[in-house]
Amino acid sequence: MFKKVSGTVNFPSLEEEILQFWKANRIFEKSLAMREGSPSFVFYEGPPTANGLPHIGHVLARSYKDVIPRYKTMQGYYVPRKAGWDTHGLPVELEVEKELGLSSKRQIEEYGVERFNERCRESVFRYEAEWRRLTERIAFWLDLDNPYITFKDEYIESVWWILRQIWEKGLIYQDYKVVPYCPRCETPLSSHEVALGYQTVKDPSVYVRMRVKGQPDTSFLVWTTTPWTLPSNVALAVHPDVTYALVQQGEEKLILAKDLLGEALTGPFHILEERKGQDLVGWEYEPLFTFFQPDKKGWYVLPADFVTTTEGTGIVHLAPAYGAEDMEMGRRYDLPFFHPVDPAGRFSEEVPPWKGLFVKDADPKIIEDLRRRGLLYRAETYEHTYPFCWRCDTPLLYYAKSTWFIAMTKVKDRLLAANETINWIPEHIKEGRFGEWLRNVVDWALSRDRYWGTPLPIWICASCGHRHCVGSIRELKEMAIRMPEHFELHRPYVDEVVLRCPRCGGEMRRVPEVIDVWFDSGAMPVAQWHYPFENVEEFQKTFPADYICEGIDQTRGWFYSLLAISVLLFDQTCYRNCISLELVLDAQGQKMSKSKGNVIDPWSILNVQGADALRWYFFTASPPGIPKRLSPEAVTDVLRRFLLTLWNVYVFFVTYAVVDGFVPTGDAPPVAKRPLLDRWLLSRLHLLVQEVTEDMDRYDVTSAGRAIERFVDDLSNWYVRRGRRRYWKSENDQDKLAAYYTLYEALVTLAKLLAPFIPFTSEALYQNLVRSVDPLSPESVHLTDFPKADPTMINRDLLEVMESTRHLVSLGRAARNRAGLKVRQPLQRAVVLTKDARLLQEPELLALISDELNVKEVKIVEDLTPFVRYEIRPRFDILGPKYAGRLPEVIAALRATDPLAVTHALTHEGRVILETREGPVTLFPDEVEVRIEGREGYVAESEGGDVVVLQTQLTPDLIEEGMARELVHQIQQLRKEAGFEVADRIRLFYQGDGRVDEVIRKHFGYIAQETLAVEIREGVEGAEVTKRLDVDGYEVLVGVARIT
RNA sequence: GGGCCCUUAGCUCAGGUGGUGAGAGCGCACCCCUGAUAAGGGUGAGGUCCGUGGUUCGAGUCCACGAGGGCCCA
Repeated sequence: MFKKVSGTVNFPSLEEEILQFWKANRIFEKSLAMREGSPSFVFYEGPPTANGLPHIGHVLARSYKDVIPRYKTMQGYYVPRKAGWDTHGLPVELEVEKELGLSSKRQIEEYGVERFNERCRESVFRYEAEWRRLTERIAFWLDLDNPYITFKDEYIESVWWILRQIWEKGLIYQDYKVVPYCPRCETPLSSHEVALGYQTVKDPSVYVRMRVKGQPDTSFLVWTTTPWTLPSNVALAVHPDVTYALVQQGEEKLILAKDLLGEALTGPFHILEERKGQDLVGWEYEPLFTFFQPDKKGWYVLPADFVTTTEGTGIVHLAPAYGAEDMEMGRRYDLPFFHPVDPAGRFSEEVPPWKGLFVKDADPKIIEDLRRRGLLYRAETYEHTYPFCWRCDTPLLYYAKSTWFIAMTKVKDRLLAANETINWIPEHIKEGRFGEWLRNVVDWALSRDRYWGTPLPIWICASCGHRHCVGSIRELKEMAIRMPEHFELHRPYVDEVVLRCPRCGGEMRRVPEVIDVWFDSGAMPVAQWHYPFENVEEFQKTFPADYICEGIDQTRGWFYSLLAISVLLFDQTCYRNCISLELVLDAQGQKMSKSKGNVIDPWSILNVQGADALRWYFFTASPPGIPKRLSPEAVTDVLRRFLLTLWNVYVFFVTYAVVDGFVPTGDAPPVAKRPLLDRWLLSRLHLLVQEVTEDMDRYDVTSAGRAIERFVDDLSNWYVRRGRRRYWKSENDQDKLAAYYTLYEALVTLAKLLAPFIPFTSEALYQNLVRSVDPLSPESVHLTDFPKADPTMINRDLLEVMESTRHLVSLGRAARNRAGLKVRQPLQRAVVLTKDARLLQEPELLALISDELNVKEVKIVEDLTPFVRYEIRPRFDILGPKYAGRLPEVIAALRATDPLAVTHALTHEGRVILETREGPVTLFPDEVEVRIEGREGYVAESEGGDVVVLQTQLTPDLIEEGMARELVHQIQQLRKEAGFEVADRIRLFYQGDGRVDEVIRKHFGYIAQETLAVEIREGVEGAEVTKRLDVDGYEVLVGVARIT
């Protein structure tokens, strides 16, 4: 027997109970064990860093990460879900620095790298408990007890192995390169890290005079937004094909691109001369500063294609130490090189006036200096986007720096080929954002001049300079001359390992760098198994992944590092399907941020609306690639519209099943023998199962969810509404049994369909609907198989004809509304014209229409002429292709003809011939649409070939019937006001004017039946409650008394 | 400056391959129902489909240009 369920449900507390149930009965573990040996479906968890709190965006990602594995498990796959933690890198070091009050690398080294790294190791699991609490609360099933952890020696050893493979392919190299560099962290950043930190800022925008040598009144006008690079200027670049102008302005002459005269110059000027950039090449100019003595020729004009005339002056200043293009020009033309900035971003003693000053802070002083010396033409501020350190928010500098690289440009084609094999959701990511990124791939700046990270396993011989990349701990030990007592694969311990040079026998020492933390996470397909040192089979079985899912910000992060490493190692992708999620925004569409104060705490929703409501919102509000605007109201809306509707149907079913003692353990009536409404619902249900399966197989979670929403709406607002009386009638007949079984099957199937999406509510339904009556059934809905659609149950005819019926009902209601005739007032007749001839075959549908519209009879006719007038409209979709350019003419002819005649001809002859200037044209019935208006005494509504005409005339009998229904309605209200139970029998009293009395006497039986009155008496003596009622303008005093 | 995405009702979103009174839910107004009831249903009002050109007999849909927003890259 089912447990009675309350209509008022508190989802959060329901969810807490179910969490207890899952935990106590180890349901997650069982869901895995059950599928062991079945085909695998591989999911990779992108590792978060647990030194920060999880936010609402993580809830979105974790919901999406969860729904697919749950679905696949129910489809029969074995889906292990190993958790992972990203534990290295700058974010961690930064937290620790803050705690310890350190602010530079020097201070870290004074504090001690050993102690510092120990603190890092401790800090990375600071919020692990909070991550676990949230992960569990939102029902993200993940094996949190056996995670991969990137700081473990086993993990690092695998990473070393990977690096060794890449090294052997000759793809790791060291070079001076201008790299984005964080002066606070004192380390270069990789391009994908740079991509994480662009901000809009105001920088200086200065126009500087560089005086042409020997012509003190003539200057090149040069524009820059980084004045601090000017002391390092060694050359100028112009585009050889651009036209430059020499202009006179006051006493001086200026040279700049002709196209930029208007923007760059202030005040009046006139052009003296024009020439191509090519002609300026070789011109020399006076250095702005004289801080260093060049060893090579500098300060002259060079040609370069990268010069543009979109902003500035068309003349670019070159400082090889501070720009990638500058560096390349410096190499090509052998320019002097001047790099007077220290690792912390401060001017060195080579620039005495600003020594020790952070370069950006020196900008105003440099501008002032130029102004004083008359070299400044203009200085303003300029708003643009500029990269900042993604963790510490310091503006990055572009620096020439010795760095280790992986030559990604050499495998670009392989990256692109691998990308072709990935199914991206949304699809445009493949060729769009990700494809663009890969097409513009640059070499991976791998090394970091930091402490807490995977050490770069490269040792260099002090004697012969030989370099060796170590690929395992064993190899390290074999080659070691000296090992520290305590040993692990971190600094400072590895730094103390000295190796014997295999070439000359000399001593090899490790390079000081650690590697980019993104390499760690990208290595997880291999390193999570400590492959190839262990678990060879596990690795092979779980490579590549079938499914990964993260935020779109990981396009250049984890999505890239995963693909990069797997292409470098195996020349293929390591993930086949990838859902890339857009951001969660606030209700106004603004990005959530602490500074704006618009951050939504996940718990504020989980504790009020619950996890299922939030999950459902995330799945259905918009597709994964479209940003989600989140607000508590929006989640409440989902709760009411979907979850509560579902819950109400469930409560309805259980309530009556308990009253009737229904248990679904006997023989269900054969579907073919069930009433039409049941067969319709089952068709609808199996079609739904089919749709949801197809959608989920395509990873289209949103469409699947929306399809279920539509079904639940139909279930509640059509099937249950239409079928209510079948459950509460007193006979226990076949019809009632069919009703119970059908609704039961629908609810149980829904519980399973919904299990991946809303694991809690579906579990609650399942436990009561299935487990309570069948002890042999699986212990949890999550241990069941996903429903399979039975195509033989899908009767498309029936689905369509029900649609027609509902459409006719809707038209009839619209007609009633327009005529001002409430549904309680019975009408004699509805006349229906429909193209759907199948309707005639189904008396149950006609009965349904008459019931919904409260009419005595529904008459289906082929000719509406007695009831309506016509208007003819052309069907452009059919006539368009047929007549093309002649269409306007045909339409004119149609409009010029009498509609009734056209209708008549179409109905009786099957066509109508119209006269046009170019001769006769024949139209057929399906080429026009007939619009309709009711004649006197009728009201009509029509749409798409369906017409419903209501006869509006009321007879005295109809009016009395209407009054009887009105009376019943009001008596029911009175029963409720009197506090009676729905099943209480009553004695009914009345006393009124003759009109109502008459109605009561006439409709005695009907009124008694509807109000559960066993007796109706004139006079109110003995009534518990009385009330004066107004029934369509007639007064009556009514009383009720409960019979005990 | 470039790339990708977005712009449809007050709000959140649907609108394969172009077909002519543009849809849903929420909100609003009016009405209905009342044995799922601190629920439910119906009807209606509400839209320059971001703009401008173009292709076409016909454009929310295709093309071009432009505007605004978001993300990303220079």
